[in-house]
Amino acid sequence: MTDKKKLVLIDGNSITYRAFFALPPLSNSKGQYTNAAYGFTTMLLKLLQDEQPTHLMVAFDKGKATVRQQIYAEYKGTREKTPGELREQFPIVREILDSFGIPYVEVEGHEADDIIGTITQEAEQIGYDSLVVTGDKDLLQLVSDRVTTMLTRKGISETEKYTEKEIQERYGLTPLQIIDLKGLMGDTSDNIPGIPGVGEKTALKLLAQYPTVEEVLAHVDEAPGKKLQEKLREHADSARLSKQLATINRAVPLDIDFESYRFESYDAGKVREIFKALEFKSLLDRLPEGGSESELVEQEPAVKQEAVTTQIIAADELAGIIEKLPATVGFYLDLEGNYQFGDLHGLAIATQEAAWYLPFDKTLPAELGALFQDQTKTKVFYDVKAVCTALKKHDIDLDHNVFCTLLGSYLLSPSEGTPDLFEVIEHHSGWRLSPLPKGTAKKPVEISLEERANLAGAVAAANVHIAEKVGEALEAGDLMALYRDLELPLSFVLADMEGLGVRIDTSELREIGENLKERIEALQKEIYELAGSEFNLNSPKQLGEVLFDKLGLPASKKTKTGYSTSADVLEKLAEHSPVVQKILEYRHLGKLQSTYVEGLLNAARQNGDIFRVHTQFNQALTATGRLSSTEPNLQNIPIRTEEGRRLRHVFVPTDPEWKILAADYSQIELRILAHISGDENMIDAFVHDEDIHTRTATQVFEVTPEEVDSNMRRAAKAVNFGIVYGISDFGLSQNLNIPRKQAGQFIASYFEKFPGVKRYMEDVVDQARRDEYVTTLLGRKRHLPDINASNFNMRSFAERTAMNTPIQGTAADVIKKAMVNIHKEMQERSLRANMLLQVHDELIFECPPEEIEELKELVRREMEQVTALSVPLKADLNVGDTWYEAK
DNA sequence: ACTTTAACC
DNA sequence: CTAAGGTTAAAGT
Repeated sequence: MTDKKKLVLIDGNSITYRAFFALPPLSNSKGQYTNAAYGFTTMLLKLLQDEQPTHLMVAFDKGKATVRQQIYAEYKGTREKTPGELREQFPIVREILDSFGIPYVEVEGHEADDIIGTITQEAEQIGYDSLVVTGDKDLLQLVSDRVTTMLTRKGISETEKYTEKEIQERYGLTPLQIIDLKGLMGDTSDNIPGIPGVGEKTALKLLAQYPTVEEVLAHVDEAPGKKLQEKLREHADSARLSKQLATINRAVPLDIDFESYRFESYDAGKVREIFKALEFKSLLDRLPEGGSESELVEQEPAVKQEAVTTQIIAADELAGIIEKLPATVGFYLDLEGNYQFGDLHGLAIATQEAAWYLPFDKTLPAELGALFQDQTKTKVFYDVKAVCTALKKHDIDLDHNVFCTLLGSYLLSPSEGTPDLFEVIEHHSGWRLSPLPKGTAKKPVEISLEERANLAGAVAAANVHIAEKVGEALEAGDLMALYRDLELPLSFVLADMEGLGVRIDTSELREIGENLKERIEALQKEIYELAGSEFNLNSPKQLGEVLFDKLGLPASKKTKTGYSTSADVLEKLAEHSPVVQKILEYRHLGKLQSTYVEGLLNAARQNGDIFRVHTQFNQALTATGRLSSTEPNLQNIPIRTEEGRRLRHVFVPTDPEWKILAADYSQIELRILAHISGDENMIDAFVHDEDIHTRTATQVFEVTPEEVDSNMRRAAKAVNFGIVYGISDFGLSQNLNIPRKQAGQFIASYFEKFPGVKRYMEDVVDQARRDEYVTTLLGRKRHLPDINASNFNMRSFAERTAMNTPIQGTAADVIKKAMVNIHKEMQERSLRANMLLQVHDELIFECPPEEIEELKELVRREMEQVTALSVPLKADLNVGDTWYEAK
């Protein structure tokens, strides 16, 4: 075994600069420029691969180079200001380095060269070999028998290593003479003057004669040519100054800890995550990983929470343990897969110091009821709704004195999506716990009960710990009321809805499926005939080739991978060929068949001869505060076309005598906009309960209500939508299929007529720029760090988000609050009716006929009176035997 | 695993 | 020159 140490030192600024100018201005889908970070990373991966460093560090410039600036105020004076597109990539580079665990060093007032010079000097003394990686020739001066400098050439993809030998061959100089070379010839990029008119050639000639600037200047008379002699005399001081500027300071005050530069392994998961976020797809494969490529191995979770040992218990020991539990108890429900239908393995119960694990034998022991219904204890879960729904299946109710770390964490940063339990734990406690291994149907996990218990116990204990932290963070962010009074109570409402499910008429569904199947097959045949060949109609690639290459139709839009065949493209093509209309119809029916008929049949669960679907509402996912629905998604059941709408016939009440009640808010987002903007014109429209799109049309097109035709109303509707979304003339022009200029005029006249809305849009963006977040009526927050980005795309996106989120998010707040209130009142009145679904602005109930009137009255009142705005809220209610008929 | 398309509000 | 808010699912590559 050799203990040879190899230290690689990267000149962070130089390599990032080089990469930026060498690569085209790549940006990812978020509009972040990433070319420099990408180039830097390519270089880093190459170094890891080729050089196999034992030690690695990166140096960055920090602040003004004070020493050089004092000597020479114009130092780097001609340099253009770093472009924003580059500046914003330095933090990305640092993030990448962090993910690899590679340290970077910066010292106020010093440049990266000086840091590298200082470290290599020290490294030499303790017997390390160093490789300096840079694009800056100045650093050749550091070369010795222990220091090699690698220079980038032509962009960054090619590099060249310089030892003393190569410097001799290339320049005929020793490494230290590089300073003299620069002293004579200067450096335009750093605004180092040197001797005017002396370039590399002359300088080398001079240095061949006399080895240093000082010697050259002492023997000016011997320089070739009168002119040159004159210049040397005239600019002798400049040469000395230039040499001084070019000399790397190898004594930067700096704590050098070579141990911290040691590079053995890195957290591949972390790096992957960052690469994915940055969209460095091609680099994912190039990560050095285990095996022959390198000795790098994925890091094991470093810290386990070893303070907690988990004791495996039986149900009859439970009572004894409950007695000893403190006021706050953490839980982890250990289950496989879906919380509604997956297998339950067991339950971990924990305090901050101790944990118990109760394995289940298929069913939950009834003794648990005592614990879950103990009002005196605060029960901490990661996902209360999941636990509550799972318990419901086993006829155990959960008391409401609970804390949900999932929901709390989500409210703290809703743009991040569903918080990962293990990330939340690490964030708040520093503990890096291992997730419980997930098995698949094919390959169940092999894990001992002891191990399972220990992992689950640690999570439960950690959850107690983080509950406190999350609670504090909610208080600090003014989010506690939103959490306590809205989201947490809603969790129980949603658990009821999920647990109950919605009845599906599967025979009706199958009939619809049969009908669709026939028509799809017929359409397919017709399309193949019209196209003259058979191909996979579901493949956009093959369809594009047939339409645009074979049939020669005019292709308009392109995607990354080829022709776009999306509906808006096809619609414009319909006049060119009858096949296009058929394809549109095929797509439409195919969508209904695969997503809805087959999807719902697959999701339906049978109980006796009744089929039900139990969606899961994700309450901790969207950036705006809306819910989402999965497995199956019941928030996107077709309605727009009659063909699709028919599917709503299959959603029926549990009892055929019962009814479906659908209650939807009328124009809730625009009403909220009217309220928060205070626009008098808009408020007036809603106070008089006018048709808002028609009203908008009269204003924008300056006509009387009678003169508004369907086209004008459609355009006005699109403008209203655009306003809610955070408008741009381009977006509106796309939507209405009109020239951008015209769309711009629509927007301008809209803002003229609704000046309050215009003011709101400006104000909310200003406020967002100050706070870097926006809020809704009930205090929900969404962080917008990009609102001050220099990148146009990122900033614009954040601005539109700033305009939209308070509207969409307040609408979400309002309906959620109505749900909690309605659910409460239904319970108080012991109604048999059930709340079934929420679809963003509508609520669906099933209801026995004798309760219909009472329920309608209750629902309307709670929905419309849930909060007092400066405009009335309006709910439209409809009753029918199926969801379809409740229209 | 990502891309395209399409369903909803 | 950039370029519409929030989602989920299926199918293809």
